Amino acid sequence: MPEDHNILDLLLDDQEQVTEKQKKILEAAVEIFSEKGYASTSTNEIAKKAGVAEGTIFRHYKTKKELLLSIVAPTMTKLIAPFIINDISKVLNTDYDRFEDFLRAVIENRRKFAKDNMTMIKILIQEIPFHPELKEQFMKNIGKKIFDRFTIVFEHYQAKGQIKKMPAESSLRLIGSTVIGYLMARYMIAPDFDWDDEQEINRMISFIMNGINAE
Amino acid sequence: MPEDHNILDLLLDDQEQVTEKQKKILEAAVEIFSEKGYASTSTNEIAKKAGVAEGTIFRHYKTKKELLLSIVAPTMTKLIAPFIINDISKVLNTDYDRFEDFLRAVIENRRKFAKDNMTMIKILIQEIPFHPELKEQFMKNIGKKIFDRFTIVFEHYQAKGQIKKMPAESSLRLIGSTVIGYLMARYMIAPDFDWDDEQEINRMISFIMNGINAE
Amino acid sequence: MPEDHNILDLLLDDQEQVTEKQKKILEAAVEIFSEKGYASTSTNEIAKKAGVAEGTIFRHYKTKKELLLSIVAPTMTKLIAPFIINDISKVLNTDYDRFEDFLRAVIENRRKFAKDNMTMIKILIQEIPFHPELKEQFMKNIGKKIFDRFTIVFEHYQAKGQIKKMPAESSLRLIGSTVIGYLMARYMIAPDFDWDDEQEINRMISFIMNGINAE
Amino acid sequence: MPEDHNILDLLLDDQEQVTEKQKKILEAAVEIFSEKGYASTSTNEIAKKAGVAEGTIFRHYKTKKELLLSIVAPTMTKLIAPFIINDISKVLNTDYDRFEDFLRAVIENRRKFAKDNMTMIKILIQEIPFHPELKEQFMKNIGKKIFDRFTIVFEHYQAKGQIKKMPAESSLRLIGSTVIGYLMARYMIAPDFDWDDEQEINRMISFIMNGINAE
DNA sequence: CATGAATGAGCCTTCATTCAT
DNA sequence: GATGAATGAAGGCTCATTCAT
Repeated sequence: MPEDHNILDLLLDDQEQVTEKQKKILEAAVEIFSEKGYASTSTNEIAKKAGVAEGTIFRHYKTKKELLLSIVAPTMTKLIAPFIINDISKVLNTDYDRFEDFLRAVIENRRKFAKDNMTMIKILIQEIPFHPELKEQFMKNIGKKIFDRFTIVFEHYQAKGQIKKMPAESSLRLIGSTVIGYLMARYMIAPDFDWDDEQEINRMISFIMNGINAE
Repeated sequence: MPEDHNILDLLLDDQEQVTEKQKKILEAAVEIFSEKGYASTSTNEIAKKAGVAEGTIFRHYKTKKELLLSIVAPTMTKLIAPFIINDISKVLNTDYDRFEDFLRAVIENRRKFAKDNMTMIKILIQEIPFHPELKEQFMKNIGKKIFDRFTIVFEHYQAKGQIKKMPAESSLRLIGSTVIGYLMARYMIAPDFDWDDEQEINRMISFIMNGINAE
Repeated sequence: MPEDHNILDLLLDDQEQVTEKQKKILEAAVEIFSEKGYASTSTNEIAKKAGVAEGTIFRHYKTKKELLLSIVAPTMTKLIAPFIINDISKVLNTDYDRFEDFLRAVIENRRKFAKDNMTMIKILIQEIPFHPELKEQFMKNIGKKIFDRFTIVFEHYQAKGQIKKMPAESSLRLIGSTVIGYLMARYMIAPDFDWDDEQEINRMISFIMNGINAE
Repeated sequence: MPEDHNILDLLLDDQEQVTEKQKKILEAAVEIFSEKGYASTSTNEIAKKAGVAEGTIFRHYKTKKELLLSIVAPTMTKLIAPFIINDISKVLNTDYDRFEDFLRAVIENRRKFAKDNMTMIKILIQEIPFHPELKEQFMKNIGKKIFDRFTIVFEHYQAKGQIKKMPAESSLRLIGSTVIGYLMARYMIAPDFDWDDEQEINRMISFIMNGINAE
């Protein structure tokens, strides 16, 4: 499973030509969007923080919205990156004997991602409801893909007798809620609280494992 | 535990004098705010949808923001209403022998609330991050109150030997995530999906009860 | 020569029916107009200060401008009241042997008027340039009348050999400037300065008398 | 004593960068402010008269008020420019043997200034009462400075035995009123009247000289 | 006669976007 | 490629005036 740190860096590698200025623009945009929201951020403000002329923004991004999308779309992709490894069942056979091990690996992996990219995830969460294209892309690409992969994994471990029968929708939702709830509390709502991550994650995994194996 | 339906109605009862026009303004604002977000909604648009002159909005609410707050503040209050019954331990002794029964009652109660007030809850969630006063009020009034009540309840049932020891923070987060995750999936993300609520709730309660009683 | 104190009172006597409310409105309007200027004063503000409903203002005065005129027009009239006594030459023969006595009487009379009505005079001065009707009325009624009367008076004392020959325009302007300059300094620009009125007036009269009698 | 013609030109020279558009805006603003008053002038109107977009005004002046101040503040400075020559007593010794000569020079100088800048002076006079910062700046900078210089001058000629003893406040007020009265009549109240400036100024100087030397 | 809710035109200001330099 | 002056539509808000009660 690949290590990905701050998306902004990856994001800049993806595109062929990235001026120093363009990088400054993206950094400024990410920071202000996350702080005040897309609609309440002016391009003038971004330009100032980035140290470029307002016109320069529009040389790189046709519209303000395109700037937003250039941030949000890659974030969405990276968000599910670990779930779209092609031959996931092989991974499972090879690396993780038990569902619990798999779960722990995924949680740790996404925790790192969340930690490194919280500002961009915030923007993603805030803006999805207001941009139908984003919503649709999210539902179709992200939601569906995760669901499909998860189903394979889930059935894999059910076949192994490690998990009781339950519809994938429900189990995914229950597990997803628990993990996402933790990550949001940890990195969005109360990042300054004194967290004992190891213990919390153990507790969470135990909660999930027992929860889905209720008799 | 009180029945509360659509807040908008209660909201209108709270204030002594509520013109027909004012009601129209509130309804229109709630709908458009929830659809496009506060910052992207123009007062002109609200006025048109409400069928009043733009000036009329400002006769009732000094600023656009005051209009937002007049919607969001009561929503916050009603959101936690069931948790601020004064003598909650009595309620527990009298009404709910088992933690599971209590949990089921709370879930059902908040599910009704969520169902009736999803538009306003959406606005609340969207706007809290961008309005420090709201954030603070939420943290202090809502967060703290719920946590305190929950701790009493939790220790009540722990004393009865029904629940294993676990810090209230963690258990509240785990239970909260699960329930909120369900309500958001149910009424925000996929309200049109064909839900079997009874089964999902049973599954969720079983998930939680087993989860927190892991040995 | 008649004694007239605060115009507002006279103003109210002139009109047949003056409600208590109407008086309140006028008082409020005078105060705020003088403080912030006509254009920057809102009828809402006047209504609040007067303790009446905004509609009440428009019951008594068709428009905001009519309210202004109802204040300014009488002020203009009273301002020149002492100069339109019909048989002024009789007055002169009877009451004032010397031009200096006449001058002193006029100064003292207008000083009292200025003292009692400075707020309204301020409004008059401020608004005249922006309302052609006022300007015209001022020029025609006030300016002309004063000039005519002054000419009679001036020639009266010239005939008596008390004053040297000089065009009435010039002498009126020189005397008028001196007196008005004093009254404005005294009651508008530096009313809080510690004035010795008697001495200043003596000095001014001496200045004028010597000035116009230059050889 | 320096020659200064229309302030607007000087005003534009003062600032390094003055777009053609900015000049148009200033010209338009000066004209309309003077005609209708600051409060009754809309930025839209200024923009139209200047032939620019309304937004352009706010690119150069953050607010409408800043536009006003950018006109009024320099006017105030230029208004007293001739009085703040550093070594004024030298000027007196060198250039003007008699007070009368000095007086005549000042009058002529300020007459030219008034003639060239009457619109801006009008605005200054109209707006000072309603903007406390202006009032204060006027009192402190302008009023005080003129008074101080005048006192020096006055005492200079008193020492020479050309003028009788009189408090500087009074004499300045008497002389100032006379001169200002003339300039206002000449250029504000009745500019279209057929003035014989030479004669009027002679008359005025004779009026003042005799007035202050009353025995 | 008095009220004050309602109006809608108009105000100052902001903002994404364009384009000549 | 980068700039920033210029644009003009749109935004939030104010205000004189009307009118049903």
